[in-house]
Amino acid sequence: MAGSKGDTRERIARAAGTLFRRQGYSATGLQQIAAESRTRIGSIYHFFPGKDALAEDVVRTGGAAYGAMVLALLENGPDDPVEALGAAFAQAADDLAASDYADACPIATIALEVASTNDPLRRATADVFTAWLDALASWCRRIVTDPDAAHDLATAILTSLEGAFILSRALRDPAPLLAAGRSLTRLATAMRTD
Amino acid sequence: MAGSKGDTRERIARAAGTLFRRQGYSATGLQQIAAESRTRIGSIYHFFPGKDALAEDVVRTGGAAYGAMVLALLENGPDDPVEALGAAFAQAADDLAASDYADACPIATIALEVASTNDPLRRATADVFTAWLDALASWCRRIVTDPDAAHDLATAILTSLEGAFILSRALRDPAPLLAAGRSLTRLATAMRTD
DNA sequence: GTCTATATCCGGATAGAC
DNA sequence: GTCTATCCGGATATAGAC
Repeated sequence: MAGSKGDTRERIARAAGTLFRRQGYSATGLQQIAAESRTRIGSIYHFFPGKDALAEDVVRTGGAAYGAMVLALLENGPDDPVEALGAAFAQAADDLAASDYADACPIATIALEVASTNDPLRRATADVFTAWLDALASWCRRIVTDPDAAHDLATAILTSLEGAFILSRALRDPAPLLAAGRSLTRLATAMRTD
Repeated sequence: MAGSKGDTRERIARAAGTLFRRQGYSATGLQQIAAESRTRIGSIYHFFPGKDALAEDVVRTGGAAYGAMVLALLENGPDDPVEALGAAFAQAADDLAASDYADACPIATIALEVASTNDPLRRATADVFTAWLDALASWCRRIVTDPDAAHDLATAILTSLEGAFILSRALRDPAPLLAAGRSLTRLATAMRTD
């Protein structure tokens, strides 16, 4: 009964997530979200108190889903974790190009827009980034056993990915993502403890 | 005669640059830019054909200035270029915290906002990023002689910086910038050709 | 739960007085 | 070169019919 595929609330959240990711938070109007999700503004207000609350929901649930996807990509990749890292960046480059350089990180644009202007939303992005870092750091212990070193490596992975997303989208070129992947495998190899 | 300090056109451009950097492009209204630069909307339209043109000017000239500043920071730092790299990231962390996590990259937020929606502005950000990469790659040849390797290192530096800016702003914590700096000095050391 | 109508406000942009 | 007045569209949000 619940959770049918065409669930209105979910259609709204998914459309909002797509638009926020591609155009940012303030450039996206509720009108556009309603059109994209084939509903009306009234329905959006039926499920969410307002635009900020909708965005917070999108950031938290969409962020969790994206983190899970990336981690699954790493865990289902090559057995050698350093190779898996390079493969994941190559996959990210492919996916980005396939979406015509539109769909990169689901929360990065929002994070930059709200960092100095909307504290509840800023906190939502911070919580998502922190959860990603923790999950990544745990995975990184396959490469380095020391927890602090693993956390540094996780930070390097995430910052490189986020920065490369910016450059690849702006240049419409997968090269920055691929270069970041190469540098990261070099770094991981240098840090490796066997 | 020309170029007096209080030049209206420059006041407008500087105010726009500050606001775009902190809040993004679409969240910033011409009204706000006029207030911040102590002018009127009419004056903005006297100097710029419209908001897009103003933003393109801000991206190109502000981007060039920022790139020059970062390069000067690297060249006036410690003699050892690898040490200079770490020092530059530490400096970036200090500056960001001093601005209450507001003033990071002057074009990153705009770049993400316009990448899929405004091609002239997207090109402006791409041109700035490309110029930064070229200048950085040239500097990197103090560490690695091979041009391709130097370009990869330059890409790693810029993507790490941009990604760390996102995380540090969202978390209101210099730690990501400092961790990125550590990882980058490790990478540069591993790539070093002496 | 869905949709329409509307209130209120602010966006970018233009014309023209001074 | 500066400033005011104004146009028009779209923004978020609310009230209420069905």
